[in-house]
Amino acid sequence: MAKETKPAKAGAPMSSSHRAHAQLREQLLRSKFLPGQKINEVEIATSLEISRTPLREALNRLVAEGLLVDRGRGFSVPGLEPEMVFDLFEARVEIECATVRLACERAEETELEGLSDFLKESMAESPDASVDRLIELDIRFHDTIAELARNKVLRQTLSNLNDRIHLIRWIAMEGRRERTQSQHREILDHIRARDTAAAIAAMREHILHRNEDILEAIKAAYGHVYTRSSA
Amino acid sequence: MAKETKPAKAGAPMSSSHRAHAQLREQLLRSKFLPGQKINEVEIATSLEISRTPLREALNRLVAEGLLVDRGRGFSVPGLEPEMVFDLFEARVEIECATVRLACERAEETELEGLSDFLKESMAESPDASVDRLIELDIRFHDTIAELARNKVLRQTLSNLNDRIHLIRWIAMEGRRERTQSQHREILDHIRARDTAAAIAAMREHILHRNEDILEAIKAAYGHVYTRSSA
DNA sequence: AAACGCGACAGTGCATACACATTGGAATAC
DNA sequence: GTATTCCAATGTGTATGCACTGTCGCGTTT
Repeated sequence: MAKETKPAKAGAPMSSSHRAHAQLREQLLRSKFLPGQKINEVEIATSLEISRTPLREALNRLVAEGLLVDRGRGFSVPGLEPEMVFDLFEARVEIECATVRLACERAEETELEGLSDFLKESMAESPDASVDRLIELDIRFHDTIAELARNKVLRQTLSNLNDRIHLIRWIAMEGRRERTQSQHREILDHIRARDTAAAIAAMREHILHRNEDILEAIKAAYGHVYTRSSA
Repeated sequence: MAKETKPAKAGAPMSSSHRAHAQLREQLLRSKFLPGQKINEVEIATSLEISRTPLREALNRLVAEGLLVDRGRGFSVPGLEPEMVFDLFEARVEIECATVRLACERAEETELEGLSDFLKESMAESPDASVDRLIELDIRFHDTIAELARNKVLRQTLSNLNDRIHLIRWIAMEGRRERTQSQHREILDHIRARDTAAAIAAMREHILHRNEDILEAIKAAYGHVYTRSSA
């Protein structure tokens, strides 16, 4: 399950701009660039060993995805403006709830069993897994639900929103390991019981939704990012 | 001397790639290109009187927005695959309902009054307005609700979804003029009464949601588009 | 006549070059 | 010492050229 959404050949030699897009997305998720930082095209082009032309094509895609912003002259990493982060989390809640509802209607028993097995395995390795690994598992759980909702647009939208709040989720994951796991279990159980209302309620509770909590995560994110950069 | 801030927003002299993006989006919404059609870069670059470099940057943004697709070698207009259109409408329903709910909680009385006035004016000019004009009014109504929901991400997402189903909406608008208007009125009245459940229900009913209806609109769209192209 | 081959063409993907804007700093004036 | 002006350096936005690849037409072969 949770196959990647690339129907193209696996190790096929993709174009430079596609590779650049994928690599930059990865680096942005990993906070290689700081919020608000300006993007130096020649520097990145050099580091990726390509020219500026395909690089700029990738940058333009990232802008359309909200992973970069276009400031008339040059690109930069979006800042962590609280209002925007609030909006992103709120939008995520709405879409996650929609996918949960649809998954309740459409998921097959065997698929839910598979997801249950996945959760069991996740819980086994959870205690001593890295935060990166935990996030990976978390994303996989939510993406699988979106897959079971049978709506590619919602799934894609959700994936994009998650990209844009990756850092904050990363920060907030610390100290919520067991809580996250048990909530996942609860959500899944409600889906398996086809209790749509309960599943939605659990999902709504599961996602960071209190603005104070989000704000705290934002502050922690700043701390994390700057100590890391100065280290 | 301290100069005032630059006109970064309005009709400022935007870059070629930005202009190209705006113009192409417009042309795509107006179905200047047929579903599935391949994009010839030199031809379009010539027609827009720019070179291929900024054009390709615009094309890449449009791909990220789902208004074009990237087929390994070259770009093309997305086809009207029913599954994708179903997904788009379904996603739209979910997000519209989310914005209606939020608008119910957050909109101020004066704002709702303004929207009511807008509807009244729309109804006045409705009987003999062009379909283009009707769509414009329709979009404005829904976008205003999204604005009242106070969530830029949801609003932006909605705008993008609406772009992607613009043709189908255009087709389906014919013969639904009064129905659309009265449903808008109904939705707004529920919002003003802060009756969230009723507002959501009305919105859900308002948006094209039966797959048979959508399929019919798709067929009509093909007819529309091909007769128009051969004319 | 059909199949094959091949050469010219069309069209994309990328690198490079250039024009222009912005910025930082040094030199100079006050 | 501060302010100002000018120039160099930096960096973006766009045009152009080139290489490569897929395609189509036409002639050759059997």
